[in-house]
Amino acid sequence: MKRYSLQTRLLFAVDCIIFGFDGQEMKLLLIQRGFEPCKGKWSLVGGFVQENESAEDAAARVLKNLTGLDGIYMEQLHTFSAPDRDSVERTVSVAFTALIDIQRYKEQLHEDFHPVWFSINRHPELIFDHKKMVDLAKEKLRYKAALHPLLLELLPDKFTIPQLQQLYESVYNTTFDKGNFSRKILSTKLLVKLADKDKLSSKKGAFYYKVDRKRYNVNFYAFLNFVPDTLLQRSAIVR
Amino acid sequence: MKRYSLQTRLLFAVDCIIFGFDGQEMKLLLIQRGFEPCKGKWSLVGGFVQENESAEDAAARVLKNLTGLDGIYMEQLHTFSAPDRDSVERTVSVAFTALIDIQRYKEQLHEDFHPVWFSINRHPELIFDHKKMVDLAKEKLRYKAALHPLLLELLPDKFTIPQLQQLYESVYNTTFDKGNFSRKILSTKLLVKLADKDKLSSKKGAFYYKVDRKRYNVNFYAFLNFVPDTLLQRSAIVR
DNA sequence: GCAAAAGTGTTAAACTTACACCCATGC
DNA sequence: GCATGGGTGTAAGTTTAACACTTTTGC
Repeated sequence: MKRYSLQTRLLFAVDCIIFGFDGQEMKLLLIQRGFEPCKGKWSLVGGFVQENESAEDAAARVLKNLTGLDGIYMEQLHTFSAPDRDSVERTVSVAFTALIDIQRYKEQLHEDFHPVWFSINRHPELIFDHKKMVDLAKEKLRYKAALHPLLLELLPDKFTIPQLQQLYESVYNTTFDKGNFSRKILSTKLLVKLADKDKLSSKKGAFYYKVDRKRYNVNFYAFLNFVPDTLLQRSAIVR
Repeated sequence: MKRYSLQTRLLFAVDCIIFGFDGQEMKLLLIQRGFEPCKGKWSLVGGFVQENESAEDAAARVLKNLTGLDGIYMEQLHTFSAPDRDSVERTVSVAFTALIDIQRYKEQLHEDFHPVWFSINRHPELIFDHKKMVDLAKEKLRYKAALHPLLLELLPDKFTIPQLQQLYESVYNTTFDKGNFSRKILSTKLLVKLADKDKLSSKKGAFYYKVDRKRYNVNFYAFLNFVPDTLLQRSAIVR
């Protein structure tokens, strides 16, 4: 039972699995550690939780430092607590998944940060249990994106349906019928058609769309309405 | 960035949201704290993580102590780390959801444990942020049970389709058409029909079924095949 | 004009839903 | 024999999936 005085106290950290999409494929943001141990090895972006912040606060702070961006999509993934996961000292780490619009991302100057985008399928070896974290994040992304529109977080403010399709195809490593894909996405009513077209990737050009943020927030959990939404309150389900 | 020596070290605990089903409605197992602070107040079952165990180990140990049972369905729910969540000393807690067959459960003797099953909808006030944990666990259970057959974990080895339907109806606080419910469950091929009937709740009697454990493990994530299962590898997705 | 990508139309198949109906049995 | 819950049948409505077809425009 709980007896406070006798208990061990541990280090408590956060690590962020940061996904981006460059228009072609999914990317993962990694840094080269600037200090020992494992200096020079590749690692997730992370840091220790400070005295007056929660793990969520710490992860947001780390992301803000790295990207200069606020309001990034972020959710708790899993907590890793194997006694030997950190070779220096026992450390528990809460892993977070973050989705960012790669075009809005600007690398901030920081002596310790040397972040690089890697393809999600070909990245260097990672320290500690960071590969486990990345693998789990990839699984959860695929799972969740099949049910909810969170991949929209990865696109710029203006995007086309074919670009969105390219993103889905990259996440699921498959192809979709463009007609059916477009109708399915549009049927969610989450997108607003804009007046102008992207003419870079075709002669005809594809209309730009933007996310209807209001509907997005309200309908996030109803997206592919797998269950009559009278049953699952759409407001607040599983972070 | 990470500099180990300067960091605060924190207490690290687990708390278990233990769900059971008594044939009528969903229950939640709570204990009355046997020590200060908040002695006598109701609380989730929990404990501190020891030096040589992970949070998962700790949660399994706590459950084993309480119920005498091994191999209980358990999954990480969320980590709670608000700086002021524990009034005594800053403590980070990993919450776990556990599903147990209430009939297999036997209260173990333990000076500190006074566990009681409460209706999931009418339970006493809880200490710290335990209500938040319970609410989140309920949401996630409803979410996940709509997609995967995990409610089977709550039933005894032998059960009838109407009993399973009662369980689903209790979780979603609704009613289902019995014909459609039975066909949908059976279409998963996760159940094996037994030779004998339960005659307690009807004159005709309802056939007993048991879980086909092999199919259950293989098809857990494919259950209500919301996405063509060629897309979501069914083997390992989201704990 | 033609190639290439965007987008629409169409249809068969599959699945869902509601509800009527039959079944087995204890009283 | 009839009330009760278990279980099957069935048809209308909806959704999905495959793919043919039309549109637009740069070259």
